Amino acid sequence: MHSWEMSVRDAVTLQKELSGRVVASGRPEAPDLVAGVDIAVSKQDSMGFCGVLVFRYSTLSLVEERYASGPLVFPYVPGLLSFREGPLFLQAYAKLETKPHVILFDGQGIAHPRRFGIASHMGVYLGVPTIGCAKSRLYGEYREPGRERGSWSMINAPDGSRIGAALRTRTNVKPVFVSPGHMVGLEEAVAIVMHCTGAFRVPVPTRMAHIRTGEYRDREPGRTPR
DNA sequence: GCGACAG
DNA sequence: ATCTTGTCGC
Repeated sequence: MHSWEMSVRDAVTLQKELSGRVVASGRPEAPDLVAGVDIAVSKQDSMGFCGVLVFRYSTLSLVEERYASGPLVFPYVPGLLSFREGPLFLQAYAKLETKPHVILFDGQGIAHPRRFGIASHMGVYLGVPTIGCAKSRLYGEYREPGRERGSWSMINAPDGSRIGAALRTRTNVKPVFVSPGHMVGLEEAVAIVMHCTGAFRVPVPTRMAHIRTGEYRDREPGRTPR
């Protein structure tokens, strides 16, 4: 689709071009499989480790898990996360034998200054339904949602458009920030994240990916050969 | 110029 | 994201 090695300036330009391909509506076909993604960083150098875990949607039981590691070349710049973590995710994703029907990302979807967060970028790149579920806000205005699990409030862009939701996944716990990545509507995204959330604030796929990827990093010193 | 700023 | 122990609250 496109290269990943470019300047910060070109990355911004690319986002503006590709954001036009995002489809922020719909619902995943037969959501039998849902995947969670996360990336861990080496304590010393800038080596990154990515884990993609696939779960049965109905029971949230683990079906498959794949990993990839390599140097993180692009710097962390708010708004350009996909250029830093995207390449590693795509490597791990390619190893999957079971492709998920929807993918949950630790980051934003269209709740982004150019409506092209990592969930949207990966969704468009792969042509797969994706959802952004971040632990903090990057862009947009919102009011604090009700305190009970399930209550949520809209995240609006400066122009008034609805780009996401501040969702309370656990009573009296800080909300998570959900937004459509690609081929999934906002309401549908909220419903899916709620379905995937149990005893913790972060949905099971993402939470498990975070834990397992951290273990993978502490166990795998080298990088993945290619 | 100043503040905001996913992971 | 990562560096880190105990601790307050449901």
